[in-house]
Formats: sequence, C-alpha cells, structure tokens
Amino acid sequence: MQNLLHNLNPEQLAAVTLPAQSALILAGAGSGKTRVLTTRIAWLIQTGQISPGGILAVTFTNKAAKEMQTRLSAMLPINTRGMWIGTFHGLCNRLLRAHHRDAGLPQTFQILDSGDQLSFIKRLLKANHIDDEKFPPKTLMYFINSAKDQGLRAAQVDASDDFNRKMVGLYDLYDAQCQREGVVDFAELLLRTYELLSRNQPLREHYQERFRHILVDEFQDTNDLQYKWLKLMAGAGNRRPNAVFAVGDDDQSIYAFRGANVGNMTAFEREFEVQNLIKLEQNYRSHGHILDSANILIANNSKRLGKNLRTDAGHGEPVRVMEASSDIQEANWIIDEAKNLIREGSARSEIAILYRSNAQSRVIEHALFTANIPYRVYGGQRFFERAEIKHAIAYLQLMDNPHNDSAFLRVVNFPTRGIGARSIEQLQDAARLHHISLYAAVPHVAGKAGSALANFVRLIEGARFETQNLPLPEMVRVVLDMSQLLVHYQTEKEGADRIENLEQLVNAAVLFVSEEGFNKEAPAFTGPAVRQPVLLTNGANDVIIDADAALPTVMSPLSAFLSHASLEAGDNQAQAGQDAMQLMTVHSAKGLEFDAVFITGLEEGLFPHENSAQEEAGLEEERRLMYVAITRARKRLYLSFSQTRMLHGQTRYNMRSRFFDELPDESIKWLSPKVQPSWFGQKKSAWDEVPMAGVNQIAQNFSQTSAQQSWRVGQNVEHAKFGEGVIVNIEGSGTNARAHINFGKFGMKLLDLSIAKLEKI
DNA sequence: ATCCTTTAGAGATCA
DNA sequence: TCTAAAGGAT
Repeated sequence: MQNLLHNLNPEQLAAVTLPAQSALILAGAGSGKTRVLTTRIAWLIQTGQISPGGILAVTFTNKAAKEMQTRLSAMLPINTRGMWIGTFHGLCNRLLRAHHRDAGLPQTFQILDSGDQLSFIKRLLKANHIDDEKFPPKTLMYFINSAKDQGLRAAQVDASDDFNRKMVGLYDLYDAQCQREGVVDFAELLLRTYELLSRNQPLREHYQERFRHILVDEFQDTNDLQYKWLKLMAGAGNRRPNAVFAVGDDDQSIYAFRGANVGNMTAFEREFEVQNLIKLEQNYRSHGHILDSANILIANNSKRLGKNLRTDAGHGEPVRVMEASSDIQEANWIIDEAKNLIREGSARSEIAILYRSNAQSRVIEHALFTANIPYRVYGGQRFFERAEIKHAIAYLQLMDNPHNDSAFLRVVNFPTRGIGARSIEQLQDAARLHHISLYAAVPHVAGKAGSALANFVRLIEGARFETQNLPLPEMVRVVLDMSQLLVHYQTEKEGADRIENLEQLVNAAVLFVSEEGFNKEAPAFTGPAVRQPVLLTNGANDVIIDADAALPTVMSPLSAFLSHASLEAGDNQAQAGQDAMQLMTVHSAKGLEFDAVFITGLEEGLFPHENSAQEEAGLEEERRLMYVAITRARKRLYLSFSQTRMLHGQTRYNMRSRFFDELPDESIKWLSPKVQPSWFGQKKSAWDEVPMAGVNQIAQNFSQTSAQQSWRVGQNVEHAKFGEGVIVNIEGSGTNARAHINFGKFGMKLLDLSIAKLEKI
C-alpha cells in the first residue's frame, strides 16, 4: 500500500482514500485523473474494502477502459479481466446478453452502428412510403437517438405539432422493426438495460448488492440516460446507496451536441448527497504561460464549478501568435516552426496540429506532403467500417441471427449472384405481408428469383453447418471463402488492399479469442478474489445466471466477436509506428498531450464556430474547446489565424478570434504585428491575389474626404455600434460605394461607405 | 450491373 | 471546392 499511495499529492491522496460515499472529483486537465481513478480502485481492493467483483468502473471510450485495465494490472497482483471495467455500452451489452430473456431480446441480438442505423431508417421510410424529403432519414435518426438519450420511448415523447407527432410515430415503427429483426442501436443498449433493471426488482437488487463501488470517468460527458442509469445502479435513494466516485471536469465539457449534460455534475452533487467535492488543481503537464492562458481564458465562462490550475514548472516559453495572410501561408509557417522544433530535437510525434473542423486539414496536409514530413491524421475510416469488412461481418451476422435484414440486404447480392432489385422487391413484399424477416420470407417467393434466393439461404445454412464446431478464426476464414468474397476481390483490380484487410479480420478474430479467453477450456478467471457466478430465480421460475465480467459465460464466440466489431470499431490505423506529426481536430485531441501544439484557424466563424457563436451556451462550449486545446501543450504553444481562407470554394475574410482578447498579454508573444499592416508597400503575398472589386474606383473618388477613406477589401474597421469588422466586398463607387462588412458576432452588414462612421484599425 | 452525371451540403464524437 | 450519394443512361 505504501507504493500505491506513494507520490500522490495531498488532493489526490484525499480523493483516493475517501470513505465509501459518493464523491465528486473535479479533475483539471493534466492533474493525474486516471491515476486517481485507478489508484482508488487498487486501494479499495488492497485494503479489503471490496473484492474485484464488487467494482464497476465506467468509461466512455474503449481506449480509456483499456488504459485503466492496464494500469490496474500493473498495480494489483490479480487478473483484472474478472473486473467490470468498460464503456457504458460494453457493460450494457454484457448485462443484456446475460439477461436477454428478461430484456426481451434474442440471445444473438446484434448491434447497429450509426451507419447501419441510418440505412435501417432509410429502409423503414421506404417500406412505409414516407416522403424522405419531408422526413429526412438523418433528422429522424437524430430525433430517435436524442429521445433515447433522454431515456424516452416513443410513447413518452411530447409531440406538440404534426411534424413531431409523425416523428414519434416513426420512432415507434422503428423500435418495432428493430425488435422484429433482433437488432439494437447504441442508445438502445443503455435504454434497454435501464428499463430491464427498473422493472426487474430481483435483478436490480442483485446488481445493486454487488457493485458497492461505482467509478465514472469523464463524468461531464454523461447524458441524461447515463445519469439515470448510474442512479439506478447505485440505488440512489436507497437506505444504503452504493458509493459513486465521479471524476470529471466541467471546463472540458465539449460534447453537448451529442447529448452530454454538464448539469449532471451539479445534479450529482445534490442527488447523491456528495459530502466530498475534491478539486485536483495541480497540473503536471504544462508550463506556466500555457496554463495561465488556459486559466484566464476559461475564466470568461459564467457557469463553472470553479477551478484554477497551478503548476510547479516555470513560466516556460511564451505562447506564440502568428497572423498569416492566407491559409496556405499559415500552413507553411506552421511547417517552418515545426521544422525548427525538430531540428532542436523534438520528436515529430510530439508535435500536434489542431484544428476546429476537419476541412482545415487539407491545406496543412498539402504543405506537409510538399515538405516531405511524415504525418498522421486522426479520425479517418476505422477498421470495422471498411466496406469489405462490413460485408464479411454481414455474412457472420446472418449465420448468427438470420433475421437481421440489414445484413441480409448488404450481402444477398454481393458478390453478385443474380439477385436484382426486382427479386428484392418481391421478397420485401412477401416479408411485409407475413410480418417476417427477409430471410424467413425466401420460401414465399416463387420462380427464378425464388430459387436464386433459396440458393443464398442454402449458402448461409451451409456455412453455419460447416463451421459449427470450428474455432472462431477458422470460422471467419471459411466464411470468407464460402461467401466468395475472397474470389471476388482477387478478380477485382484494386482488390489487393481489400484482401489484405480481410486477412486482417482473421487476425482480429485470433486476437479477440485469446484476449477474451474463448480459447481456453476452463474459465479464464480463477483467482480467489473473483466471485463465482450467482444463481438467482425470478418470478417466472427461470434461472438467471449472474452476468460475469468475462464474456464466455454470457455469449458464444461469434456473438461476442460481432458485438466487438460494433462496439469497438478499431483504430483508424494511419501509418502507426512511424515518427509522424499528429494532425487532428480539437475534439479528438481531448485526453492527449504533446510537447508542442499548434492551434490553427483561430478566426471568428471558424473558432468559435459560426453555428455556436449565436448563443451564449454555444460560445461557452467553444471556449471550453479552446481550453481543451490549450491544455494539450506541455512546453510550446502556437496560435495562428489567417486573413483569408478558402472555404466551400469561396474566399472568406474572417476576423481574428475573440479568444485572443481573452488571453493574458504577458504570456503572449506576437510574431506578427498585432495591428493590421498597411495595405500599401506590402511584400508580395497571397494578399495580392485578393479580388480588388471596386477598390480602384473608390481610390479615385476619395476627394470628398481624405486619403484615409480609400477602402479596400480585407481592411479591418471599427464601427461605433458593431465593433470590429472586416471588409469583405465593395460595390459601387464614390458616394454610392457600399461595403459588405463582417462584424463577427453582429454578422454581415451592408454599409454605405460615405455615411457609416468607420475607423480603420 | 456498371458507369456516369447531377445535386446537395459541408462542425465536432463515441459507442 | 470537394465529396458522397442518388438517379439516369447504357
């Protein structure tokens, strides 16, 4: 135990050793949050307060869950696989597999990822003759997901108008169709588990009895349903509720757009009767100037729980700011600076370039490519989302659950086997008529189409029969072969990569089987600390087997592998291993850290993004996003913006981001003059290519006042009412000249240049 | 069944 | 400007 608590600072120590009550840990960026979480678990176990089976640790990402597992197994001499550490969705999947009957699901229910869900909805709309112009699939999907994220079924959603009433009706149809096909979407995993435990008292009490300690990572990212789920698991309101150890940072809440509700933090304090709110404010990551910048910036937000990071490191380097004339010049500047850093000994992988939106990566990538610098872009297509992998998975899905119509449609004619749109229509009609799945409807289709379809069914049945006694990797290999997928890609010109990926799928199965313990005869978890499965009986005389943390006890290798494919889409394996510069959005940088960080495109409209800047809440989230970006940097931080930028095929003239005005002057070093340089006498740059519409005429007509009034596109101006703006376009001339001026938060204005009181700045 | 043209839409993410 | 997806032509 000495070792465990060794080197913790007083706040961390206090958090780790809190009594068994609910607690809220406000963990600032770089304050050792994960360390506190894992040490807390280890300490609870080591001091005998709880057995490993009594721990429930919830994260949002697989990466975070894995990280916890790894760190814990380094701290404790036990097999951590027996512990319930996972994502909300992963844990719900386990519970639903173990109690599928009580949850009203087939044992082999399958999980729709967001792509599957969208095509499912499109299919649903088509089958019900709904105009997808009036009811766009994406809108419906968002409607359904956000209702589920709030824990609401169709019947519980308030429908104020015709449109919403229709949406609610479609939500209901959607759920019914999912149920028929034996598929669940991501939100359903949580909602179904929540409903299961709400209504099934013995089950609820069993798990409440078991998980005496619940730990939650990134608590600020929880949505309403996840919060309710935690309340239920903890038995909040019970005589003896379980201890929920919630770790989060309200200043890093950047996922409101996907349903996260920071308000859960204050609700948690109240409803879980939190006695202990501990703030981790000691930062072990960033140098002083960087931290000061973050602190001063975030102080502009009004709704905060309040927290100020401090560091023992010195001030370090000032934050460097660059104003570029164009996005291209901005990229080139970044590369020059990065080259300097590399020359001074930085690893390329320790340099990150962050941007607000993905589209910005283009220009930077181009510059990096030209400069021949290796780089890695985060957030591309992931392994299990590739088309060929989805196809292979669809065959496996059909073998495990033939009623999955999405899987059926994906591969019924791939590789092509003469089953065209007409045959499919016939089949869909038959399925609708009998309220059965496409697979089950095949015998109802007669003629040539019918026999082709029957062959397909025979193929699936044959594959199932052939592989029933094979280990999973073998099964995958046989299916690749029998489905003709391999042959198909072998004959295709560009198929080599795809075949490679399909072979990777076999490897993934090998890896999965050994990691989850499916390759062993005996249960993987035999340590004394792991509790044995418990038998329960519910009212209907069914035996319920307590869900164990290990997958082999609750599902077949194939089912488990298929859920794995949906729940963990795999890395977007971009040239991993290489020492490459890191490119990513600010969102995907959360949780990471680098020696040097470039935050680019700091312009009004981009960052803060125009869609957010309208409302205060949106602006505050953008500011938190900026806070996250700043706190990624250890030693060097660079900020940049550009006077012109190509966006959607048009040149945009943005003002510099308001966030610059919220940073401490003494920590900032402007590499470019802060005031706009005068237009004349500039060296040749992208500026010179800016269209000069009207500028010349205006210049000839300045007699009415003075030379001061020669306006140009790109000129920064100040208006008494609208504040700072930038001239985007000038039309007309002389006393008729009018200009479109972008005033940022006040939007675009068309002003008469001879009337408006404008000052150059 | 495949290829080509047209069109709409372009913020961020994880499971 | 670029991309993806849908619709139309061969």
